[in-house]
Amino acid sequence: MRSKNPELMGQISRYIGEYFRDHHHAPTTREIGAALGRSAACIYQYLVEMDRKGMLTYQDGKIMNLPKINKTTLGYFSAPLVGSIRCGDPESQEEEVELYISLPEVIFGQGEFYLLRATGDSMEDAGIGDGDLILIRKQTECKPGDIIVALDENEENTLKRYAGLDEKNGKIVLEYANEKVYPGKRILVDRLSLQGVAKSVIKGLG
Amino acid sequence: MRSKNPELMGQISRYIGEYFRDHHHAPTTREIGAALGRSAACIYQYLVEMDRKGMLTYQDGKIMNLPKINKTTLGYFSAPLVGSIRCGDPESQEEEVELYISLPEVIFGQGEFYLLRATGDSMEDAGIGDGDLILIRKQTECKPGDIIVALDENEENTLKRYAGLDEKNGKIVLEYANEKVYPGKRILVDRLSLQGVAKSVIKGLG
DNA sequence: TCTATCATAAACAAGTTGTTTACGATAGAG
DNA sequence: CTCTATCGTAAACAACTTGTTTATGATAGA
Repeated sequence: MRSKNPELMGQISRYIGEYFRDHHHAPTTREIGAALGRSAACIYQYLVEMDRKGMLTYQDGKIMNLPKINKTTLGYFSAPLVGSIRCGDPESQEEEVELYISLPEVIFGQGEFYLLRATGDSMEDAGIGDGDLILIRKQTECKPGDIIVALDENEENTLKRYAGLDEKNGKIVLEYANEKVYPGKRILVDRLSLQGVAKSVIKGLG
Repeated sequence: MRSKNPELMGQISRYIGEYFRDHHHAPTTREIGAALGRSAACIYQYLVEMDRKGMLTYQDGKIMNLPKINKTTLGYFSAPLVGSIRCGDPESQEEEVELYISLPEVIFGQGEFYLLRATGDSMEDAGIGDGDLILIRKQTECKPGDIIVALDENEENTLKRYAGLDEKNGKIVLEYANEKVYPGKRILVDRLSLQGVAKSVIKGLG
């Protein structure tokens, strides 16, 4: 009486997991076999057996529900890196976009995004330093406290904190967030065209 | 004399670009056709024509060198999210890892990484706040100034700044990076097992 | 009106996939 | 040691997908 190789089962399970992480879809029986030095038919038989044992779901030739892996099938979105913050609608600069980057929704959320590199130190207190990448979600509404990208009255694209409306004169209040360099510095504008709201900051270290 | 639909060429080019961003590989002629309401043969003829015009490279049935897209073929790596910082080697906790996340090398660099969520405020000055995600690269060497993950003498996994060796007593100096709460706080240890070095911080806003 | 060519559907050939089958190798019971 | 169940393999099969060609109809433009 011979028994199926339990070690091989583990190898198959592990390989599928790694493959899934790298490719976002399951490998074929032949791919698994080639990687593990076995035949496709052997892998097929093991997959059927592993399905029977409940280690994974194998139906219609599709590998599904591998434990610990299902959650990695979460979505990704692509965000254009539009360079440093500057004038103009990022949308209209599409011709200049040279790089789209795929990022996971599980960390960065859902929506329509773009990335830009922050320059200057006006947002230091918000954790945004010179050279950091900022992930902006395109939206037309914001609430006080949000870090926003907006075209101000001079058609300049700026990154500032939205502080709300000044009740007295009805102007929109934008703040710097660096008390050391710009203590209490505020900007009042009549109208502002909101481009998006900063949702994440990616800082590089050393 | 009829002329090829230039608008359709633009649609094809755009569709391939978007598809590439989402799937990291080119679509099939039938996929393009279905999306644009045209036949596969029509798309095929357009692809050949577009290759002749130099708009893209189409060889052996493979779409390549679409302008603005080639750079997005850069690599991605998968990093396990190992939860909040805690005891033990992250490698040995593999059973508990429930989530692998694919991240682009073009932003985060190359190497073997894992993600962990920072707790506490001891790293505030380094731009690392409570709840931030920290991307750790596994490596066995570090230089003064690096934010490191290490097992200290008590087998505790800690996130601190490596300050170097104390010449006088030969001990390793680790620092907090929050002058407000822990002014000048340092830790001296005889030996430390380096788990990795923090390379990026992902901060969530609002 | 006529014709070049655009676009389509259908078919083709090649490759990939899951799956089955026949057969050799071998662990383990007797 | 002998024998047999079954493990694993190679080969083949059928279904499907892929790029590509071909024959046919539609139509813009001379």
